[in-house]
Amino acid sequence: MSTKQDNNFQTIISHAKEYGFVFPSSEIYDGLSAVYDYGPYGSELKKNIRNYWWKSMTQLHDNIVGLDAAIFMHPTTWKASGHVDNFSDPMIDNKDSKKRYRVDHLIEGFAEKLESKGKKEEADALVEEMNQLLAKEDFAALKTLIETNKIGCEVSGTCNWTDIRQFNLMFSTEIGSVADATNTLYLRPETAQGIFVNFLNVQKSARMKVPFGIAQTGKAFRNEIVARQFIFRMREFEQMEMQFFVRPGTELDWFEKWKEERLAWHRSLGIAPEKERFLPHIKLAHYANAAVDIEFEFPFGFKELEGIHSRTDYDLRRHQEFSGKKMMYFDPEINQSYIPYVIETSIGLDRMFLAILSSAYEEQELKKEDGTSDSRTVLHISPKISPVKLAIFPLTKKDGLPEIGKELMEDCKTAFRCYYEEKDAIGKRYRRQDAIGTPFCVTIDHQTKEDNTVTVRHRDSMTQERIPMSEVKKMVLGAIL
RNA sequence: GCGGAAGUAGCUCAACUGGUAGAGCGAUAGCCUUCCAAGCUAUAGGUUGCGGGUUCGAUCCUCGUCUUCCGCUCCA
Repeated sequence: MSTKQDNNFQTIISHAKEYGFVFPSSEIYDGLSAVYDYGPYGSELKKNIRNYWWKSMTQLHDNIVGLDAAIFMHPTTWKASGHVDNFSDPMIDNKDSKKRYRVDHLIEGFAEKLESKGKKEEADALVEEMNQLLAKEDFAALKTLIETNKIGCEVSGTCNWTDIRQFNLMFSTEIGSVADATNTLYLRPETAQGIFVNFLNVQKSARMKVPFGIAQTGKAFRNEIVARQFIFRMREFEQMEMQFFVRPGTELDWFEKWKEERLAWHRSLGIAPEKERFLPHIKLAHYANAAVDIEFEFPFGFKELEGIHSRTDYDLRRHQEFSGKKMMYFDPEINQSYIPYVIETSIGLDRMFLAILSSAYEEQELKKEDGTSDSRTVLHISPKISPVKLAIFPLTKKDGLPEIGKELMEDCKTAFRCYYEEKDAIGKRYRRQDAIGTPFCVTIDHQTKEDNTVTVRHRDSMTQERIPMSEVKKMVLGAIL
């Protein structure tokens, strides 16, 4: 069963490459692991998903405004957010069992054993020494600490360890012309902090009143230890995040509201209900008091697509501490100042892209009238986000049909993405559009010259209908809005 | 990072397992003018992942390396 799923996944990856959706990055140089580029149709689809999200957040909610914060941020941002401490875990491997451990977990686990044996003082001293060495990032001494205490692997029982290596999940770079340690910057590992540090700017400049939200889309970067599964887990990826600021005490109501609203958004793009599910977090992150994932059934199983977290006032409070600036909001209704609580909705644009692609992909077997069978590959992408909305085909290259087609093209292309094609048999042209998910094809034939009607061919049903050429634009606009 | 498998045209594969690489599909141009792929003609496209070795000669044997896939491992 899993083999079949894997094959299906490989097929989708191949299809994505062959039809210009997703290419491996730097492919002529053998590629760059866990980085991908979006091709002609992929970049259209990705932009369409992003725009659809953006519109649903900002245009359709009076109380949500947008932000486009920079990828570079002041280094203290990441100390305040906890990323510097929580995302640079020293790791060590046991050479015999091949098991990998976080160094702090390994030593703390050993300390707990000591404590249960009644050697509490010894355990405390060990942890204390570990913390000092961790702070100094003295990995050689940490390894020595493990070896002198004969801390073994639980699986192999041996003390045969590799050197300690740091797995920093943030990418760093330098700013300025002088190479100096104080000029080290990180590429943001999430977009959310750009929203938090701009909380007061946005609230004041756009005259927002709690409850209100700030939406942002943008690139984020994480140095994943193992990055695989196509565009599901990439080192450079794009997030679509919205932080919703609420009065403390009301956050769980808002959490429920956003859960439902986000699920409805997924439905509106045609994702089948059985392909998605909520997964509540049992073990909550240090900053959250409620959290749920929307999981999508990718070809390799149910995986996180979107996260909805009640983040309390953790982030704003931390930024208040580190910056010394008040992150307070005065609420006239209750005549009080407070640090707002935050409900976060965070969805991976690339993951949504993959969810759309994998739920849209279908290979159909068709029975023809003469009894022979036929097949087609079709992407059932919602017209709202499909890369191309309308394909225009003159039935033949002669008799003035191309001229009529080009006229229609000129009329429609300012409103939405169109594709004109006069080469090959009509059926072949339909199939090519099916493969990239174009919802509508219109064909201009000889009858068009007489009564100005065209044939509309629908992608999913493959049915055809005859409508006035003057209605084509209106029909497509009706389907994509 | 460890273990296993695989890299030949854009794709799917072939080349009597040592004798200097072919086909189908696809693409492009033209013919045909036909409302659901696979009609005709022509053209383009490969230092066989890369680098060494053995050999008169390597897609094939050998070593290294890179990449991808599968499994394990890690994952706020």
